[in-house]
Amino acid sequence: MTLTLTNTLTRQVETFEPLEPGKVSIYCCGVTVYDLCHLGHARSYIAWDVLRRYLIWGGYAVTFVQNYTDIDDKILNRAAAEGSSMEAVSERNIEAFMADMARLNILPADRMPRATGSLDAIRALISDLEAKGAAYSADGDVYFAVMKHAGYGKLSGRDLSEQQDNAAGRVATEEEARKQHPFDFALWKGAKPGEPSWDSPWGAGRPGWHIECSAMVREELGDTIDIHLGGADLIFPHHENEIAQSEAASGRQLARYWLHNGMVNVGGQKMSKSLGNFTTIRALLDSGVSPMTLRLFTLQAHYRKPLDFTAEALEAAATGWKGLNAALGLAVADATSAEAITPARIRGDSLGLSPELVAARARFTAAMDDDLNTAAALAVLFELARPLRALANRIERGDAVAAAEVQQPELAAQGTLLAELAAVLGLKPETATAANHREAGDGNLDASTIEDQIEARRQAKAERDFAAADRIRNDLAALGIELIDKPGGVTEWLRR
RNA sequence: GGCGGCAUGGCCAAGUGGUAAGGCAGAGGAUUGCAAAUCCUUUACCCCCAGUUCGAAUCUGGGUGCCGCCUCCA
Repeated sequence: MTLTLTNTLTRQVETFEPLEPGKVSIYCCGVTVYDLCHLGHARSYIAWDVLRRYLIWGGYAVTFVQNYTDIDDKILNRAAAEGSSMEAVSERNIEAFMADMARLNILPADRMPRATGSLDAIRALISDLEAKGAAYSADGDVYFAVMKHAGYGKLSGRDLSEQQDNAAGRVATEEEARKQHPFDFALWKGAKPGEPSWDSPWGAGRPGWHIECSAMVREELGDTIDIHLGGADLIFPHHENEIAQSEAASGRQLARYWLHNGMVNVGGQKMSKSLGNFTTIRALLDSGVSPMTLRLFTLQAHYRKPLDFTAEALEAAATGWKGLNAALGLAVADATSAEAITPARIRGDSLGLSPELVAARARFTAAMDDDLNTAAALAVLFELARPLRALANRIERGDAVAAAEVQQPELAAQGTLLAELAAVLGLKPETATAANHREAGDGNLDASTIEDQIEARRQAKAERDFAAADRIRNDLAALGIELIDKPGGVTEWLRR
């Protein structure tokens, strides 16, 4: 495993080497918990979950920290709108976040600090910046002075001398007037009436947005971390400011590798709250789209590229997943391999794989090593799955020969490898069957009526009165009930 | 205006100098009383123009179209 990654900082693909051999420290920008997460968040966190799983699979000890921004104007607005408190809104959305992530099989971060729990670290960092002359206070606010920090703009490619006038015209607020430079940003905001506030050397107030990440990284992981993650929309100003704060304080590089994921688009436009074109993870999954379908959908594109969300593309992913899932279901009699991702599994030499399977695994790692080319990696899974899937279908049809074939060491090994690689991508088998649909539907026919119809059709078929049999099926279909004949004269049904 | 990115078959999407992965859809075949499901086979010269090269989707220059960031945002 020689992982290469596109580093936003250098705009180049670089070979990944951790600061400390065998260990990787990662900080991932989390969500502002004022609302439910949408597909853009899903895409981002799925991508980083795969990075993390791949590193673990490669034998690294990964420490993954992700924050919750639980102090923010939008949370306050939401609280005001619904007559509750900032805490209540945050708490509710943090729970929702965890539930959504769990459904998508995204591993929980090792530590998830909250802004409200990091005030000491935040105040300490601001004090350091002040002592170094990188910050100044104005009317109860404290700002970071971008002109004092050489290298400001290095992540986003901005040049302060050329950017002067642009930001100015936009919002001529009183806050702008307090700043020495338009790009200066608040480290600490003086308290406003009726808002939550915390004591500080600069008076009561609350932290600015960017400072929490710098403080949390320093507290949880130290001055320099290996990888910093986030959406491409965070490059400027958020990550640029994070770098400025952290590096001004420590004099050391904040993160060696900066990775950014592309946006999810709808009709060619970025999915976002402000445009109102978003679909929440929850709404999508509750509508019957399986979590693994969503996962497959996002992994079929490279993480840095924009991903267009359309019903057609999602449908294609759903069909694709169905096939993969069938093969996976067969493969994981040894269920542990698909549920957990373990570094031991990479030592495939001990698995006694055939040359073909060794080659397949090599193609998978080559793809993943190439800046996490999950689309190419998935192609390997589909190829491994094909024969297993065929076998799964024959077994379902009651083919005794197939049932014996699956015991062959060669096929068993292929199944194990498939399950192992699927786990690296966080794809785990789902057991949804027609039976599940029975529970789900709230149709206009009750189950016993349907069963009666099926029995009537069975008799019609036995009498070779196919016209009558087809009429029954068509009538049921019109009511949203689909019949599927299985081997052995069994007919299953499900609601559409 | 500044910074960055993208343009590959009907759709999604890999491939970044050596003759186009994979998924979906479509077509043909097998199977099925029919249907569904399933299996097999099959479908592209890569936005345009001009260059570099023995050879380019892949490099260079120009053009066209689209997107992101510059304001909260994964």
